[in-house]
Amino acid sequence: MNKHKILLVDDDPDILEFIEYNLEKEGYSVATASNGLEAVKMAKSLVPDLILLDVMMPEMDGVETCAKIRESSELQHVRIAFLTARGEDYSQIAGFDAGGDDYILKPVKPRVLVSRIKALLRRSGGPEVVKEPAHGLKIDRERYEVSNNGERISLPRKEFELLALLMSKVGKVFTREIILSTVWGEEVVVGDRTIDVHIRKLREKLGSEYIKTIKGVGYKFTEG
Amino acid sequence: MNKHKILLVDDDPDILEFIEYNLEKEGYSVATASNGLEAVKMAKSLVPDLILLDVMMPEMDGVETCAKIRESSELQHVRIAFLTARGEDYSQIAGFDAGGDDYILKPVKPRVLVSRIKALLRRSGGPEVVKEPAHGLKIDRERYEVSNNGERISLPRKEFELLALLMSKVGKVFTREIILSTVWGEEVVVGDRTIDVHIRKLREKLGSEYIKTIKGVGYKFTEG
DNA sequence: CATTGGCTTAAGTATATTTTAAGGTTGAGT
DNA sequence: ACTCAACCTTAAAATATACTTAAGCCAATG
Repeated sequence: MNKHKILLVDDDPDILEFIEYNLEKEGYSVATASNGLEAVKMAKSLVPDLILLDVMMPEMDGVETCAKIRESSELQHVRIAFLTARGEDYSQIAGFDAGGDDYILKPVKPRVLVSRIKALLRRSGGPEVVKEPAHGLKIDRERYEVSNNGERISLPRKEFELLALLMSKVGKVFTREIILSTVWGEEVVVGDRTIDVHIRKLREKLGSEYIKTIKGVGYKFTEG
Repeated sequence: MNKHKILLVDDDPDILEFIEYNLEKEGYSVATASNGLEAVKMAKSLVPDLILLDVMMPEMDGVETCAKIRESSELQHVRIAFLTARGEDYSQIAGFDAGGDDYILKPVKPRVLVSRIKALLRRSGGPEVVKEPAHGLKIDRERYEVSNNGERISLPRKEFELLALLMSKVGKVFTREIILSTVWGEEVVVGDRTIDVHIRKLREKLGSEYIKTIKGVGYKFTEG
């Protein structure tokens, strides 16, 4: 298998070393940069498969760097993932359409990081995953919004995550168990009725035709 | 009873041993692999009835392994269940079209594991080779639907499981006993007429030409 | 520190599915 | 053709599952 090249950008040398070590252990070819300018230069010369970009950096932050990188035509389709610390201000990247592909929260567990990276690289390698919006419904993960034929509906977090999951594979039935562990997480224990209530709110806001109940099994997002 | 073959894949030898012990105690024939590559190789040579796949593995993770396994035509219909650790990132597998059939959370209690596995194997209709039937009828477990020449028919759970069983081997006669124990489970006791009623509903929905009664023996799905 | 919005739970209601029951029908073996 | 078990059909009962609503809690917000 061809070695994937990853460019890692962070101003903290400890993090740089920690992540680099873990990625190289997995067989990736890793280059590092400690600031935005350096990152842009290296990106141009290396043309990596994936760039991991810290958001908080002095001088030129991650968002800015990302924008600069995207200016180069040969870097148009490189995957970029932001590293953001928990609790950091999301607003700048959330609303910004910088062409970033993913967000990874720090502190990062090696295994989680690696699996996310694999997913990202898989996406870029394989055939373009076209997320054709079902019906008039379009989902905007960055804004936590859904637009229904132009009309924007802003959803609270849980409702949004639930909808996003169902829409992640239109037609597929998601069991309550799967829904709970993806939207709520393993450690959280909530009653089954909680899901119902959220489904109901979604139907209330989007119209009841989208989400179908498969009794005894789960829910699915219906196709036309 | 034919021994079911289970292939167990995890990079942690302790987990491997723990689960293997519990499954063998239940009378399953267990093979183990500690990484994705090995898993794919063993899957091809063994053609197990069920594969339990850890999601988080170095080099080739569970999702990737699953995709590789599904590439083999003879492994198209093998059941695959993902093992995912508490707190791990679910999102990638949930919506991913890897053909995984179920998700089992670690740490896993032996009882829960065994009962889940029983359910999975029951669904697959035993160790027989599952063939995709011709006709216009196609069964889609992911959607819990049957499509009849493009027309989609959504079935309730018991009806679906019953049809899936009959279609799992076209032409083969399934006795009432077998039907009861696979669709309803060993411990559940229901009257004989229950089967008739479900068969009738299926015929009502699909057309009466598909399911044939073999008096004194059972039912079969006909080969046109 | 009061208010709001979001999340969860509980309880009652509604509905779909599953099972049973009962009488009708069929067909293989005589 | 007769018989009897096996099966079919139908409707209604029983059960399982989901929906709805309201209320309480908590965290974020002003």
